[in-house]
Amino acid sequence: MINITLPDGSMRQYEAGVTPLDIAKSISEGLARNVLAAKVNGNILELYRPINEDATVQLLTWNDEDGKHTFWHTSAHLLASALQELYPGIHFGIGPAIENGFYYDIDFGKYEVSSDDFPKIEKKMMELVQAKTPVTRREVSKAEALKTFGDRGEVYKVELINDLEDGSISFYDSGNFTDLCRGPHLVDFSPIKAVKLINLAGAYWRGDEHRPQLTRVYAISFPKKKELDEYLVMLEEAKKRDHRKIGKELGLYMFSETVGKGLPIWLPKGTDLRLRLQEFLTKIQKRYGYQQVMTPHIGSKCLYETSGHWEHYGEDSFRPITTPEDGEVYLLKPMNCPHHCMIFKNEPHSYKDLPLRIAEFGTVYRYEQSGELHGLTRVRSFTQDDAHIFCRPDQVKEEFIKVMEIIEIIFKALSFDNFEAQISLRDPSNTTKYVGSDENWAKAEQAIVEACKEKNLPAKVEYGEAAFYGPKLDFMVKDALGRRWQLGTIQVDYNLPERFELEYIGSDGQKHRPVMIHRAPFGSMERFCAVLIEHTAGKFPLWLTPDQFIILPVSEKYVEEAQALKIKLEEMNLRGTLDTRDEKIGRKIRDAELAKYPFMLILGEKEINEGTVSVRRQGAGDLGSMTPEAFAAIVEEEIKKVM
RNA sequence: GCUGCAGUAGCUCAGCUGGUAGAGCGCAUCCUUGGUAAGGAUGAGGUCACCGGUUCAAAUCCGGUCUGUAGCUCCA
Repeated sequence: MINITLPDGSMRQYEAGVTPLDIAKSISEGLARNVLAAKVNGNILELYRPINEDATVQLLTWNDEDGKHTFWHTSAHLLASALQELYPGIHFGIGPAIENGFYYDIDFGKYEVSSDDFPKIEKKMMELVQAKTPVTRREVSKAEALKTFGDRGEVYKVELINDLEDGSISFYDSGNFTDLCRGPHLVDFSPIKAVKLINLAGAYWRGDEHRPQLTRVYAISFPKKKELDEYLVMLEEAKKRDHRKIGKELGLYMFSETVGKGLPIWLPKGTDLRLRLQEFLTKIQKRYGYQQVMTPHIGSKCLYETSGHWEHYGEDSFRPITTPEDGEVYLLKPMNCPHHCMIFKNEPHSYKDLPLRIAEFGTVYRYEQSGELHGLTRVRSFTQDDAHIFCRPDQVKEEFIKVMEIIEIIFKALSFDNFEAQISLRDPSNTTKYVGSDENWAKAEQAIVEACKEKNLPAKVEYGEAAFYGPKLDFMVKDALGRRWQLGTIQVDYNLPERFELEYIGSDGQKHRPVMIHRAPFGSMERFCAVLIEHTAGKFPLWLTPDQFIILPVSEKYVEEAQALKIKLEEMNLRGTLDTRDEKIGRKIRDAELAKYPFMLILGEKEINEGTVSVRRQGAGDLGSMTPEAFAAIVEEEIKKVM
């Protein structure tokens, strides 16, 4: 008998050779039906693999990331099997599971395949599912593996096998399809109840643009048809919320070929939104002791040689700017930190002055490959809500906590209720590639971990993910559709204080080196606005939205009164606009609904006589008539909830 | 940057195998003066991204450029 320990800590006894499927059956029928694979002593294995000694076993279902992964990996084999039947003679690259589904890289050779063929492929896949084709594993020698794939002209597989060690090679068979694969897999295809091919894309063999380009077939699969339908609805919804579409519709920003690619231009409404965000953060920062500065958009090349950015990024940056007469060399500012270091250096500092918190909405310019550009999220010119905190090593934790508080306030005001954090620490097994003393690293890493604990922030610790100059804490938010976005970041830096020889005088009268903390709660205004648009679908919170109301006079006769009302509301610190078009009220309402004005104020004869307005909420409908004061109170009330 | 796909009116798009352009929305003018998601009429608006080629003839076919877009190890 052997002892099997389950995730809840309970232990059960089984005959040696028991399989994970047996274990599932012994627990419950339902579990046996839903189990996909098992994690045995940390290794994910098939359900039919016998367990011969004491082990910790976790049964994996669709609800486990690893279970999903196995499900999709097997689905990739299913896709390949179907493709092989439909297009004999094609060659296979790799076919892994990914975050949302899976793909297979295929060399289709003479075949022309397009998305028109998707239904045919999906149908073939479901046929193989219905045949309950088993997926079986066998171990093979390297020579045998090379022969099998060599004979078939599978050049990509042969290349992969050549990189593998003899004795660790396994094949998986499913019907007529055999794949080189580490596994693990489902027992057979039958749990796969719904498949959907998503798109085709070119992908270089092994990501190398000098090697052949294969066709990557992206797909996703589910254990229930209903889940596929939900997923497809979510994709549709995501498309509708695309910030590039909504940004255009709401007139927030534009791009111009003539101005240059990746260079966003903020239109009046977008500028209004962005300035309001900036004002909001500025106010909080003031409360937290930040001082605002402004620095030029270019800086002497020497500045970036000192900072090390020239050496690191010079080749991948915009080319330097030179003066016509003296040949001086300047660079477009890729970061604000060097400028801020010079501000610190501008005068001597006592330990009593620290921390010094220097903030700037600093526009920076970075050369991104043209293929990397994407709406507002990946651009060549963007504005960071940047700040640098110069502090003593013993102040790091306190400063972290304060920055975390700022981030919390922001997320709350913008209804990002779902967020998590990642702590990036250095790789403990290789500390040589980092700058800064071991003592300072230990102090800062501990400070971050403790700060998260104190703030009750669920944070995932990743070793080896730190920058070479210091550990960091990144914030990820989940938007309304459950998509994850990385926004704010707090980073400790030992490098720049060293390079710029920053100093303060300690209580001992000696010179000491300050620690620098970089932080940007929004990340960049561009990226943040993009995420905000997708999160809210363009229906911004009331405190932020460019126009809180639109006044809709029932007929042109009441325009004058409408204008008076607008002024009155503006005097009450509300902002909005007025629709004076010669249109019927139904039409004005429809247009205002589509333009996402939070409140529509309808003004006709009745309201004018009563001294009221008829209030309509976007997406919710008529709220009835009330005085302008009562309306202002509603707005104020709603804003107060998040601020 | 590389590869695929795309670029037609301010916007969204139609235009089959070549015969020099169309719709809806928007805009302008006029009629209509209206109660909670589209009132009506008339009109203006296009070097079919740009450059070159094939052709009697190019939005349409070919080549190049520009811009947009999807993807470019998440490792058998």
